[in-house]
Amino acid sequence: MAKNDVVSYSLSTIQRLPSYLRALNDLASQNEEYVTTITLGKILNINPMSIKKDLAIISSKEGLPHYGFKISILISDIETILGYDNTKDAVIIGVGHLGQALLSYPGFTNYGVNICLGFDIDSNLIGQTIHGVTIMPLTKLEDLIERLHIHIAIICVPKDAAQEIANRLSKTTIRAIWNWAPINLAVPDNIVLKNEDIASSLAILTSQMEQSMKRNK
Amino acid sequence: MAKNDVVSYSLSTIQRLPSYLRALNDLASQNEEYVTTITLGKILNINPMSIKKDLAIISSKEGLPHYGFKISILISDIETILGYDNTKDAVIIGVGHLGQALLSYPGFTNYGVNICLGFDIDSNLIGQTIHGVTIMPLTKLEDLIERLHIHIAIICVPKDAAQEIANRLSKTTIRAIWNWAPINLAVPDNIVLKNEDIASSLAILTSQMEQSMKRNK
DNA sequence: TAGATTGTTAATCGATTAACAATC
DNA sequence: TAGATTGTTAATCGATTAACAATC
Repeated sequence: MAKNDVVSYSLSTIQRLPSYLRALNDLASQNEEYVTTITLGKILNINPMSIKKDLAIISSKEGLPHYGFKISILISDIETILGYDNTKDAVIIGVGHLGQALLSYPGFTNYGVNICLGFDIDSNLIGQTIHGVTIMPLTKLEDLIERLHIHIAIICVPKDAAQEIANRLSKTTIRAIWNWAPINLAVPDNIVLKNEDIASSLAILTSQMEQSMKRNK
Repeated sequence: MAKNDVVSYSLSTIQRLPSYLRALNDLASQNEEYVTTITLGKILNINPMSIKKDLAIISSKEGLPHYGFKISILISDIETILGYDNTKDAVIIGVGHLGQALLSYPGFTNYGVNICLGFDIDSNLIGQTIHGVTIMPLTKLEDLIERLHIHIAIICVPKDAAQEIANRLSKTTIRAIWNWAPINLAVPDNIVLKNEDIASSLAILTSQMEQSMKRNK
């Protein structure tokens, strides 16, 4: 696919890109130069056909029959799509265990997001710098978001505080909310909401486990 | 659908059940008795048609035209499916910020999972009890899992330690691994692996945000 | 009763998988 | 060269959405 074409990729494809990127970086660090869809499929436990389809869409250069795709090119293509070269600022609200775990996550920036400020009500946290991010008092939430023109917010506050925070965020420049609190938030239509639903993942895991144990019995 | 029928539900349906459960519990606490698929759809931002389909499959009692479904019945049906009455034990490996965040998650048990032990290498943590869960030294991993016959493991160790832990788990009674480390684990076929891929969620969020901002411009 | 919502069947949509000629 | 893997088109599969008669 020609570079600079304006395309939008399907969500299923986008969802897979980060894991491709990880596998490709691993391979690159082992000094591999080319990779086939079959090899990637084995590493990632994905049907190679899907990978073929994805790479056909995202790769700026065709693969070579018999050899596969050039790893360095794929890496730079994926980084471009994920916004590596167009990092977006974000804030995180609630810097308890979960918030701090996210702050320590390696490579948000590799995926196009830079957490530039944290907010909390805990006076022990306010003013501290955690993993390079300064924690501000929650009272300054709207003011700072507006002044810095932030579009992305990550909610890591306790469940009972989450809706209130979402309401406040809705009145600012925030356009996307990543919600880690176990609650169904209500937000206006112009805001994109992604719930990180722990319970949902868990339900899938246990149900798949039961299926698998039935099969192997 | 008649109770006691042995059915397996699609993963898409199972994925939605926890959010239904949350919404239903909220409604119940507001003393609502019945709910329609349309109302649920509004709360959850899901097309009511999907909910109709899901409820048709999971509800033990038909809905009433004009009134909807009895909330108390739906709650108990979902809890049954998610294993509320058949709780499975799990262990968590790595009790740093992320591990502690998960331990503080309200209502694992509501979704059929009981974290009964934690493991870590940090001697400051070992012996402690966090949110009711005792932290054991990593050296006892295999021994305790085997003796307690645990099937589910949650990996919250740093990325460089994760594969090694997965290897050790693979030789025990563990049958399902929920991996929170940002790495593509390799596990044997008989183990169900669910990666909680933070980068993947993030990629979806930012891409949806950009789509939405393009539309509303 | 009238109207809203159900259950259910059919239509649509999109994603995954299969097939195969082209080619390094 | 022969064989493996690509690009691409077609087939399959499953999930979502639409339609509508039945009914509280």
